[in-house]
Amino acid sequence: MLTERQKQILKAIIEEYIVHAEPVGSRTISKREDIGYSAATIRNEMADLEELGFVEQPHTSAGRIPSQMGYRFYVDYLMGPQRLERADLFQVRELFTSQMDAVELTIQQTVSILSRLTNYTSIILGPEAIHNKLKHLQVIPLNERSAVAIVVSDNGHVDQRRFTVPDGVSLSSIEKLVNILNAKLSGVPLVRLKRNVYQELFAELDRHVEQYEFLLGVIDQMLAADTDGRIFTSGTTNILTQPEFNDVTQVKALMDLFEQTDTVTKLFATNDLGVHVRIGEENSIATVNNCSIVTASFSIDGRSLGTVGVLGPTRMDYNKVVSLMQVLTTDLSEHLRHLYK
Amino acid sequence: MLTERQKQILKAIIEEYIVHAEPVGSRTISKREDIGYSAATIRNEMADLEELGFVEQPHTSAGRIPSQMGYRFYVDYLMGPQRLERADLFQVRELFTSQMDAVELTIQQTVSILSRLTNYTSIILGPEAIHNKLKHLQVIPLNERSAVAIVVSDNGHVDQRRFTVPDGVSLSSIEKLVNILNAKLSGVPLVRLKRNVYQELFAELDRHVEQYEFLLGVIDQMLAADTDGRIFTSGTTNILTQPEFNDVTQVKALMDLFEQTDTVTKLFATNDLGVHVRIGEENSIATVNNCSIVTASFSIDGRSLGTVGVLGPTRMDYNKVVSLMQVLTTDLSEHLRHLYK
DNA sequence: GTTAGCACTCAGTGTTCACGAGTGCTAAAA
DNA sequence: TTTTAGCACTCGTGAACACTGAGTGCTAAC
Repeated sequence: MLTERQKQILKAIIEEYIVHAEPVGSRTISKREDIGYSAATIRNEMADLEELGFVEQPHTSAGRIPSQMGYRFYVDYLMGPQRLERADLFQVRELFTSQMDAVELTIQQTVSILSRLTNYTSIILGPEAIHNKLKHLQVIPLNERSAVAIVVSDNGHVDQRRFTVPDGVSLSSIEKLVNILNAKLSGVPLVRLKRNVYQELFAELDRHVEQYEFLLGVIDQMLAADTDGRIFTSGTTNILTQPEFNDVTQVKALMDLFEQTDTVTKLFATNDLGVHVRIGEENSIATVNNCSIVTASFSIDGRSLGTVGVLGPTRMDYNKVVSLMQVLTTDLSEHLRHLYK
Repeated sequence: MLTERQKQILKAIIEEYIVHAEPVGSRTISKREDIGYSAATIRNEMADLEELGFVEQPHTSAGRIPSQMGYRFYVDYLMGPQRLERADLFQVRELFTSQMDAVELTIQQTVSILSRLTNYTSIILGPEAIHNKLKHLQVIPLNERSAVAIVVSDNGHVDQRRFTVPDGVSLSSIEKLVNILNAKLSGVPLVRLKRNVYQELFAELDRHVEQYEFLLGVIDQMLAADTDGRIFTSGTTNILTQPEFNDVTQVKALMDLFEQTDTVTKLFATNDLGVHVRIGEENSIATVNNCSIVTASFSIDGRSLGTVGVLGPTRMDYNKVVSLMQVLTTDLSEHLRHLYK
């Protein structure tokens, strides 16, 4: 186990490195107000910390930089009491006291304020529309051959999809079908829509099977497209200001990663409540092995609705990010609870 | 005026530079099959071309690179007969023969194939939903306090917006209002919606002014948000592969530019039919002074619907891009004509 | 009018060198 | 026994310098 002094020094090294992004020397540490030891003493302790694997030396005669293990220890045990700057907290509170009707808008604003306050790239997954309940289903004909299907869910989310009416199916019969479905399926969770459509239709309309198959396909595609479009990002270019991303090829890899929705989902998804920090190689994807990802899910009544995430260099201001995320997910959950009513 | 040989040499210089991105020397040119002169001759002609301003020398003992004026001359007079690679043409044709119902999907696929085939960043503005006509207006109540307004236009585009019902306004009265509007305003272009709402309401419902003001606000916001969301991009990171963008700060400036919708609109908007090329400083915005932008609008019956654009380095494969754009806008216009019917 | 030859220029590369930040170790001080 | 001062050593950084080679401009010959 580390001695108190070692912890103190490790904490100082990490905090210096987070700010300046350069190897930290013994003199720098000894000059800090909270450290009362000479450079030589620090050097001895640093050598020990290196042997234990908490810090690394890029080359002989350079200062130390925290290792992945060092960051992990810092996040788990050393990080001070998490407190937000008054100004930051004010901005968050202001955001959520303002009137935001639409769920999408709320999310977009949240992710935007998160990236602005952290200067890292931020992302929100969800909330998953699939948990919503059907409020209204409607088909609006555009001409003889095509129409638009619209699904409104109880939280006000609207999905829509244009489709071409297949030969042999009249628009009026589709409308009749939709009316029946509306009457029967209002309040059904979207995820169960498919199964319930089956049940209702077999009971009531078994002679129109071909039409129902077709409409089902349209609805399916609509809901499938919806899970894709549920990623909100902001400040993607913020990582470019970090000195560790001077290399254009690395930047490109990262940017491209953000365009692959499935990878992003895999990278950020969590279901646990509370804030999670994944440092460097703890991330499964090689492109972000020199990045850290902080995630936290937001929820209503203990049920996770989606995930808020921040991506930055391993040298991330963990304290700030973690405390910001705590406040933000709490407030966001609360705000959404009002919207969902 | 340039002699035939000078034109031939200028063309060769530009085509070499487009491929290799490095100053072109006299020897390189003289070794080309289509040039039958020695390096010394080329050198003399190059000196003349430089004096005339068509090429530049980064430093005394380097080869020549085309100047902005050189590119302009190339685009206007030298670029050979535009012909697409068979494989590229095939991909475009295949895209448009496939069934694509939704306008949005068509546009997204088009912009995506454009960036894939050119390896530059591509963008599509429009089509402007504001020209569409109202097909159906609907308000779906979610609970006592909030509802979703949905506007469906004749091309199948759906706008939607959630709103909170103000105190003193009952949902049922809103519904009544919407029914009247639907009956009266179907087929009215969205851009005229506001004015016509006034007329209809004053004629029929002048006692419910406060409700109408409110709903009008919702519709207005909806249509306003719509003009923002009409930018489709693809391959934003493609510029990162170009050697002239090794500088991270430049990349960031460009990326950030793409997130400002109004700037992007200003940069790419054209109403003229036909392909336009803006080279380097011909672009109004300083960030893209070392880029070229090729735009072309797509249209139905001579009326411009929107703009397709490609952004790349001034050293762009103009021939390929221009010919691709010609084919693409023609096919896109045709396809949209079918969709709008 | 065209080309071969030659002197000249200059970015890029590699080498050397001095500098300084930082270390590890030893011995003295507390 | 713990802490600190001192000193030799390491190694990255940046400046100075020479060398190389691609490319030019000019002149004279074809």
